Amino acid sequence: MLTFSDAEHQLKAISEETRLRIVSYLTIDTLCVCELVELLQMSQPSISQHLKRLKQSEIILEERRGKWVFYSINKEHQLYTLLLHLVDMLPSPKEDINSLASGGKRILCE
Amino acid sequence: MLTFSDAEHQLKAISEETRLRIVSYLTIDTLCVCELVELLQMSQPSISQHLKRLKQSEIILEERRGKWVFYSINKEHQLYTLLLHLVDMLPSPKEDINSLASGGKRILCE
DNA sequence: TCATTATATAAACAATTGCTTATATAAACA
DNA sequence: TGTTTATATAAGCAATTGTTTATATAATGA
Repeated sequence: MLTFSDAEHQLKAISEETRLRIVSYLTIDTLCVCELVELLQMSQPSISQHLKRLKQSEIILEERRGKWVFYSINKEHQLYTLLLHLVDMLPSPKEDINSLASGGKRILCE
Repeated sequence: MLTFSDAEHQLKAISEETRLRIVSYLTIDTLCVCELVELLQMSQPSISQHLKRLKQSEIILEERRGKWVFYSINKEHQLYTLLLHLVDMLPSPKEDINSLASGGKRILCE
């Protein structure tokens, strides 16, 4: 169960094109900030601010690994299933992530 | 299929507490503006502007009957199923509508 | 036709948003 | 320790949002 106010804040967190794209990417794989900057072709501060918003709503999770900070979808989030249905209605982000890999820009730090 | 931009605009239309309440009410029944004013205890211009926004997003439909303008959920809307799932997570609006009826404030113009 | 009721629209305003530029912090490495 | 790389944060600013008050429009009925 959600209050109307909670629902408003959660929905606002995803009601923005860049944040929708981020959520869409993260349903495919965990990504770090610099990968998202590359994918979205936007400034790093702008991306970081969107990530902060999504993190505060607990829609995504943060994890530092060395120099990098990785973000992933929070599968425990109350709206996770709804989010998946929504992402299904959007253009697939898979090609973008694949071309990131073929461009040699994936970060692999294990 | 939706573009990211479309998704942004559709989501923004419902990412507001008053509009979420309106949508929630309209999943139960068709209502006119004055009924929504009574239910939501907000000014008529404010309600009308929220209704306009929802109508422009085609989430709700408008129909004039005499003096009154009635609004209903658009079951053909691309996000209708998603909306129903969302509304299911919110407090039930049924009691509110019932007390409107018992308060003698339902508009019945057929 | 005039008054009333229901609704829409417009103008004004404070609050929020999302960007930019500049700077701070944090980890890695020479 | 100093430098580089990755990321976060802060300040400034234009655009959008949601309210209020005031006014316009639309239908009804005396």
